[in-house]
Amino acid sequence: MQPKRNTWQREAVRASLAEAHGFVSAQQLHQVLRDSGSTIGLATVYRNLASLADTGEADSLQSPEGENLFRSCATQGHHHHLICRSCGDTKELSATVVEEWTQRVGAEYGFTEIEHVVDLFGLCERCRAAGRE
Amino acid sequence: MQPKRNTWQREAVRASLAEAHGFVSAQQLHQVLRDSGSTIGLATVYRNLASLADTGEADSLQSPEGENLFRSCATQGHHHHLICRSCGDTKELSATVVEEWTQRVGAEYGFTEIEHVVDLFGLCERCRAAGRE
DNA sequence: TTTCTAAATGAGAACGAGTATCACTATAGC
DNA sequence: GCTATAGTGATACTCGTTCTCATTTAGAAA
Repeated sequence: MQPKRNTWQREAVRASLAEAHGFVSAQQLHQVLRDSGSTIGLATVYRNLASLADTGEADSLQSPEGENLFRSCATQGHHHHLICRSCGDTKELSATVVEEWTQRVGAEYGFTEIEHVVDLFGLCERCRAAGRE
Repeated sequence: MQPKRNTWQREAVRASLAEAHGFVSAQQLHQVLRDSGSTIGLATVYRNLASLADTGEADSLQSPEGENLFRSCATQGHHHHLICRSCGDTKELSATVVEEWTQRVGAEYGFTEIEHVVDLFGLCERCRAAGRE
């Protein structure tokens, strides 16, 4: 649900999320905020991230480890992600091919109300060059 | 890692997994086994599911709630799933289109070692007919 | 068959992400 | 400024999963 009041905490979460390069977890964001002197609480970070995701201001996805990750959302509408598993840097992808395939396969098996999870994890050029993994 | 010994516990997990119709959680499987009189431990169920997934005998995926789900694997090799969100019934899909797209997009952005998560959730014909959701 | 040893197990403790609770704080409308 | 209540924050809690470690046991060797 949309919040009815603006608080500095909500603004801090929004700002901190915008500064992050890729997807970050609530815990990471909380740590960054605390490290920079904020007294914001963990629960508040969770609450605000959830509501930002709810309004479409932020994207959220599950990491392979099952953690919820958030990102300040650049592109409007449905899209997918290509995420560097080392530095978290993210490209937003539109994927007509995938959408079409999704619908076709769903229909073929008589499934309706298809939702799809399509995310790519890889190693970006910079991280590969730096020998990270 | 592959286990070096065969135990009745491992066999029980394998059998119970094969009997389940769709994806099940470790906890569910443990409950089923205990209910049928087994004294198997929860940790053992987790261990064996993980190793079955490791050897390719079982498929695993994350539910939208972040739980790890497992399924006795019918098809060899890489494939995706179309899962009924009501009854858990699952179709295995091969998706050359998606694999190609994955590689192309990865290369385009200079990403390497691309892993992809592609799973479809929908409502199967039977469940739709039954008015479930 | 008996013996031996490390792999595997099981009970429960520990862990970590996320949620709920609830007294307190501070925003926004008056 | 005053007030009602949305929002906050410390912390307790839930729940899935992993770890620990004493005990059991598969399977090789004698």
